[in-house]
Amino acid sequence: MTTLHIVDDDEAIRDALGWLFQSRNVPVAGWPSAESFLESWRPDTAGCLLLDIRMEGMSGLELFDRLLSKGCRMPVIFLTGHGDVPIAVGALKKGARDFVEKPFNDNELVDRVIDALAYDAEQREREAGQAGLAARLATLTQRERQVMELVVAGRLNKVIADELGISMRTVEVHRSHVFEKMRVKTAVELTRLLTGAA
Amino acid sequence: MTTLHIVDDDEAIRDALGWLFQSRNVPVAGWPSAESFLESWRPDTAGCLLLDIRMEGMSGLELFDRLLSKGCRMPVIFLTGHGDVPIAVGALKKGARDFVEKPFNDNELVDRVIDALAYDAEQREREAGQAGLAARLATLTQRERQVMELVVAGRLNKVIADELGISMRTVEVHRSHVFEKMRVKTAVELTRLLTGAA
DNA sequence: GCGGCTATTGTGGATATCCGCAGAGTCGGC
DNA sequence: GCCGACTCTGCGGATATCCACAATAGCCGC
Repeated sequence: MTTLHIVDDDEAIRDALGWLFQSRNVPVAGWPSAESFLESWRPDTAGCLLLDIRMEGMSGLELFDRLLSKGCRMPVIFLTGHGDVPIAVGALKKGARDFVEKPFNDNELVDRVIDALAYDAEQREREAGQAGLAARLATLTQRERQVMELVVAGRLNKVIADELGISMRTVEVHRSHVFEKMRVKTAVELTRLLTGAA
Repeated sequence: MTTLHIVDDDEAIRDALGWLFQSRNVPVAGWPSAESFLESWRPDTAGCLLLDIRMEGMSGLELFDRLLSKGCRMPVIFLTGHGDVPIAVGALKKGARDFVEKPFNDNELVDRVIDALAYDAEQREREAGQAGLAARLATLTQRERQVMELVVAGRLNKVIADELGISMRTVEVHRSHVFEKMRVKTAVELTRLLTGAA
């Protein structure tokens, strides 16, 4: 199980939440400010975020925005005692996972956090697969990439040769290099790889 | 442009919204109750829904639930003067497109409705494509379907023949029937069709 | 029973794909 | 200048795919 990151400037609340989650075997990290979390955040930081809205300095919402613009995809659950509807709606539409008002129900919150952690883990697994794919794609040359795109578009070799203004033999060579580098044996497998099929 | 369906038991509000949207060239249909809309709703009802939460009889939220369970995918924008955060969060997490509190900004609401209508139109176009695909799939025989699945899985004809315990020639026949019925010329195109690629 | 649909298989030939062998030109780095 | 890459091309042969022609057989409905 990955970590729940609790960002709240109220130490008492951090402690209370820390106790709650640790008692349910959810690993917790506490952060006293949006700034402190933002600074320590790395693209490979895993888990989920429990974020207070109203804090000294940077607000939870602003932290969320900054994380999004840095490409953070971690699920975020907002926690607030001062939530109003437009804020909640805005946060959810931006992709927040949940928006919970204090006082909250302990069990419910724990369930939502656990769901979010599971979601994050799944997400990261998917991305790991995509990363391997991206690495293999990166080894292709320009020409190989062009040929690959046309192959995946369903064109026959002779058509590809025409469109690129080169001989069929050359297309065949690039094609076989693509297959080798992408570790597939047929055009169909390649198509499935790139279109993200099962 | 398809229709905006306004469901509100307050005739004055329906009229006011009707004027607002008609002045922006958005076709409007008004419904005095959740029940009346629910009764007239059909799976091919297009457009988007502007839904008051608090109404006599069935509430907007309940109408939303019932529509969802009937398979309705129309975008829904909730409109309420009594919204609280948990209700808004719940509605959005169930798939509502937006949740707007009264009093609202006219221009903003119109923009959101127009976005929602465009989204619905796009969605329906996609589904129309899928329906055509489903119709073509339905014309396949058992055997053809089996062969198709193996082809799309990237198997060669000889392997398919082995797995199904039939001759290569028979596989070729089924394969060509599949291509004909699905209106594609190559295995790659077929794969793209079935995996829903661009 | 006859006609239509489905499934099966074969022969033979036209295309397409896969691949090793061979060679050649460009470009950038050591 | 040499070496390594990327690109390009041809030849020939092994496989694979596509397809027309032809035929057998079971099942279902009229």
